Amino acid sequence: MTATIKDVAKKAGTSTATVSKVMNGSYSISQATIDKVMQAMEELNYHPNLRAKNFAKQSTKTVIFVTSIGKEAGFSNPHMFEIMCGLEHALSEKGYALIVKNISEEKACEYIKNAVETKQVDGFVIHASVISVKLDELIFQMSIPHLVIGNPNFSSHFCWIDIDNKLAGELAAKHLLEKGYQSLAFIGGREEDKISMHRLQGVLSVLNEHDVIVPKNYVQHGESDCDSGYAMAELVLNQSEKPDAIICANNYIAYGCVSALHDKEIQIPNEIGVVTFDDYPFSKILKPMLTVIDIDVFDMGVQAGKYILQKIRKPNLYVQSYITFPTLIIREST
Amino acid sequence: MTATIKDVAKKAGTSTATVSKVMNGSYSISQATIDKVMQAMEELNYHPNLRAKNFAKQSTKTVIFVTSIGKEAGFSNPHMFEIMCGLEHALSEKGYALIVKNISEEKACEYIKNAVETKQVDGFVIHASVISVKLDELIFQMSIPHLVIGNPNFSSHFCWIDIDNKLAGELAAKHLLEKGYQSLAFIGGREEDKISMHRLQGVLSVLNEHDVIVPKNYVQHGESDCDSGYAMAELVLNQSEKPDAIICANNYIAYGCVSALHDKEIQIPNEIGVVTFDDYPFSKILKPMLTVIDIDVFDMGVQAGKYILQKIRKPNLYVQSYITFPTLIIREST
DNA sequence: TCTATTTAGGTAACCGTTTTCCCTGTTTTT
DNA sequence: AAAAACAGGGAAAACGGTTACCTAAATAGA
Repeated sequence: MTATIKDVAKKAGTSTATVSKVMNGSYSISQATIDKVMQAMEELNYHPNLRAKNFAKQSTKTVIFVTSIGKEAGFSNPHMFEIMCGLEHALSEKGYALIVKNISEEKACEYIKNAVETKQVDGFVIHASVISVKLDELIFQMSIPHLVIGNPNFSSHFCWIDIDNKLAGELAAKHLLEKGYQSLAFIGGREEDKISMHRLQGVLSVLNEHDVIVPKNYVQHGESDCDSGYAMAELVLNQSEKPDAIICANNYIAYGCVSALHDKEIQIPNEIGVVTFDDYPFSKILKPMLTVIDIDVFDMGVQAGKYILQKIRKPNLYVQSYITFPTLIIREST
Repeated sequence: MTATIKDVAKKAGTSTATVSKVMNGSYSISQATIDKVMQAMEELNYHPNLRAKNFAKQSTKTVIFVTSIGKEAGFSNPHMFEIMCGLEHALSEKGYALIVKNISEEKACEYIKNAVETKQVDGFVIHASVISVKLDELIFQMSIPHLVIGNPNFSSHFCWIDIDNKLAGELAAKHLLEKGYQSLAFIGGREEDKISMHRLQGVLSVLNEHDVIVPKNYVQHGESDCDSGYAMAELVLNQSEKPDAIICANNYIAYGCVSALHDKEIQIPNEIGVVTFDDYPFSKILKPMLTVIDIDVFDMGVQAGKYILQKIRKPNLYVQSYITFPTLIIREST
């Protein structure tokens, strides 16, 4: 069997209390005793049982990441894994472990409640895809240390952080104006799609600031997929006055848009510039390679990790904010 | 404070042993006592402390998934998250939790050693991206319950499961032959790339079986990216005798290949058919949509989870096998 | 009816740490 | 020189369960 603290104490000729004190520092122990204990630990190849330690200290040193395997255009969200890695990175720095739980929105409440009641965890990082009003109430009532990744689309008590999509929209618009484009169109997802709408808001606020007027038909809403992107691009291009740049709310829409321009033999970026959001693989592959507003999602995970650790220490901390900032990656399409 | 087993025992007028027995079933307890205990638990809103339980039982009910955030064509591996979700699914069915650890190959050894020594875990699922000869020795010496996802490319003691890429290659070739294509070309990654080479092996074995002769120039190796796919396609197409179908070792190569065919105004699938592997987003988006040999990676995670649980129960179990099977998704390119 | 077996439930040790007290002896202060 | 402060370290309770062992009563078998 592996050595325990008792074995070490016996070998060193001390009590277990002393051994514990040596390990945890900040007690007054003579150098001689420290040496004896250290040597005993060495000889026995002793490693303290972390489970026992956490149990004794009544802490778990664990955070749970609750998420659902979001399918986006039939493909699992490529951001999820990177967010998680960022989270893990921040937590492990402070000796915390990250447990992952993939679960549906309906079952999330029960799971979280149980995990808290059975003392499995110090706090939760919850992806917006699994939140609900019911969960909000639960977390509020039990005052569970938590952080939601993503902006809830209902009023809630949640603490959350999110990508600043409005800022992303602003960046896109500013970039185009700086490049000399003068009349911008926006083709987006549904009007209920918060991400798409925030990006649009950002675009419009910049245009407004620069006194650029946006004709109604230059803003289109549809599905967040390729075909819809194609269709919306056609709508925009069939006007008597064509725009000279198009902002696409996401990569899939952008792909459709580029196809449409291609079919109409319109040159990118000379006749029309194209910008989109998120640096998914095919933004680099497409001809022309797309100029993109990217998000460092790993960093978002890191931020989330730092926050939840703070929250665990000071439970009355409160945050709701756009904390992760988009950056511009200029490629060939502008 | 939350209620403990002692509180329940006191309230029910029994001993803690009895309460424990009621909770864990399979002991002889009278119905009357069971009712008393259950009621006490109810009234106190008692939930057993899982940490204490695991500690007492000397088990952790935890598996760690060790991985490194693999970048593939500069983009994090889209499979990783789904594998992990599959894993989590299988583990949670048996009451196990999944801890994720993102770490570099160099640091993986130390991490795993420490996690074992400090009794944090019952077993490991390790992604092939973090294994090394050193790790092999460590795991062998300490006989740590483990399972590697992916085939190690050196001889080792590891237990592993992997996708059957040879079978995938066979499926691709068979499909093309069935569709009436007669001379197949293969454009792949580097010759050191095991995945690409396995797929090629599968292709060749089927062609051999059907007595189809493959000219040397019909098999090309290059990088696993778009540009290389374009270049290799050109090489294959500039022969005097053109093939009538091309198998691309992955999605990126396929994209380059399709571009090349497009530029040469060769019709897909009429003049030339195209097949590739893995159902990444743009296989559905590309015109024409690509016929693809897909892998259910979620299921691979599930298999891995089931296996590691078995291995934890019976430590002398041993497995090295191709356990996850590819399936054909027919789209427009064949 | 008497013994053997089963059933029901309690006692207390145990899992491996931490931590609170407390004691002893030495040093410092007055 | 007496009192106070302090450094060093041990004893034992605590964390919240499980479980081996034991006893008494109930039941079964003869």
